[in-house]
Amino acid sequence: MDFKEFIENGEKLYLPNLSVDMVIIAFHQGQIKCLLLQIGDKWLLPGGYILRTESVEDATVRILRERTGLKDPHFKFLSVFGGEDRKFTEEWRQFLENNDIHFTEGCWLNDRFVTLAHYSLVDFEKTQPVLGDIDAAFQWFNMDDLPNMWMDHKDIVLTAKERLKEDIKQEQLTYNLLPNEFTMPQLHQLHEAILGEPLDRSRFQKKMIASGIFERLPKLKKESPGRNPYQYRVKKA
Amino acid sequence: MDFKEFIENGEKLYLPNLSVDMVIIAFHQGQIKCLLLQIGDKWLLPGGYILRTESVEDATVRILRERTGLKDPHFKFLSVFGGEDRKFTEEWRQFLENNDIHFTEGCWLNDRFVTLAHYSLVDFEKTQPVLGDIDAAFQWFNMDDLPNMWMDHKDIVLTAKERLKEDIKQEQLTYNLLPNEFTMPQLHQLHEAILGEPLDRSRFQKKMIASGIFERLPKLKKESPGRNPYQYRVKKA
DNA sequence: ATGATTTGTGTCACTTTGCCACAAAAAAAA
DNA sequence: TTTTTTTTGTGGCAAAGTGACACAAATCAT
Repeated sequence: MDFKEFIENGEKLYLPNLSVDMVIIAFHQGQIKCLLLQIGDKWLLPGGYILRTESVEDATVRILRERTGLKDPHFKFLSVFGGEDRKFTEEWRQFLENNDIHFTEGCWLNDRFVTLAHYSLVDFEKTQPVLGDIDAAFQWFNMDDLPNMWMDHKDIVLTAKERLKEDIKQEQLTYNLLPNEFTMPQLHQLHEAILGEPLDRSRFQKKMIASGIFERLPKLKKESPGRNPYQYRVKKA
Repeated sequence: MDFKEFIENGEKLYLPNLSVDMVIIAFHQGQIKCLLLQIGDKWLLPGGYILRTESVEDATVRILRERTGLKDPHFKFLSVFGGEDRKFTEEWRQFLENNDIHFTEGCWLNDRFVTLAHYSLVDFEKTQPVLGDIDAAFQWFNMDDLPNMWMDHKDIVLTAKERLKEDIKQEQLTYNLLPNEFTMPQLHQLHEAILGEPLDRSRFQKKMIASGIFERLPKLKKESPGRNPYQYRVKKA
């Protein structure tokens, strides 16, 4: 289905006025990044719509897979964004004009949308972003340094950033951001990056090991200076 | 607007395929209860739809006010329920037949609905439930002893029950379930009822006082046996 | 008065947290 | 080769927090 058909017939396939947006988060070079797509001169979150024949959860997984190529991606519900004026009329108009596509005022995409925002933690190395039909580019942006974005999409990213801070105090989910095998210093740096503050190395290590969800691999890994760290991986049931 | 007009013209006023459901929770006689409405011989959560001209949050407050008469009710987002088969066709058919209302197969209410579930903590004494046009009755049900309910509404209530357990460990929000002025034993019993397990009285009291959000009122309150407890209220900014 | 009941608060061992130190390992420098 | 520098693993200890219990104070019933 090309974009023109999508504009014309999308409302038969998808639930109207409802979208799913994804804050796809990765860890690279010591920084927390999120994946954005470019349409026109602005950036927006990867997202999509819910087929009338699929559940919200299925739609979320489908959208994630389409964009990241990952088979079984991590994701978690973030929040509803449901302002009464949440329309993208101006954004669509600009894009359609620039691409010589006929602009229909009453198009379903021009209506108000309530979005179900999710966030997803992915392994930077394993993620191969895929462009949609109309996306000009993708790029990983530092979460502290976001570009011009559509409407409230920046708010959504910032909400995800705050949410992640809360969540990692409770659950162990950050390993989704690392390769299968990782070291404690890596995990430590990751947590510091998420929380934006220094964490005591000693206690961090003890706490992680005490959590019991990781198993130490006897292997060591060789690198530059210093002592070689152990590697760990998540215990399998 | 009567119900017939609501069936026929509702889709012009409201966002389609999207609803708001409320788990309205109160504390009465030592037990956690939630407010349900009766339609036909089954029970369901108070809920409603989102006007095209109002935000999701405004819709939530409006629905809560309509049902409870409270000016400024507490509420919190709970979860999205978005299964692909989430339709109330059978439930509506039964109700409409029993009430001699013409049944339209293609009615917007018969379509699939994604619901945005919220929960609300209210003061039992201050809450004056109001019946909707089509509700046969309302009743406070013990959260552990729910009647036959529409579709997944029981799941929603149970999700709220679990969520409340998590939330009170983090934030102080249970005072919404008590009168403005309350005693520590009352708050203690409330927490025990929510968590379903005994809590040490001494530590509970210290912790609550240490949280700093309550102020002790010098007054005492007289009752049956035992020593008279202090009263507390939430500190005002 | 006496006793039962309820409420407020103290104690004390135990655990968790925050902070620092130091030893072990490995590359880099001398 | 020896020394220095960098990084990682682990231990210790005071301070704060937690859990379980004890006991005193206040009030009603007898």
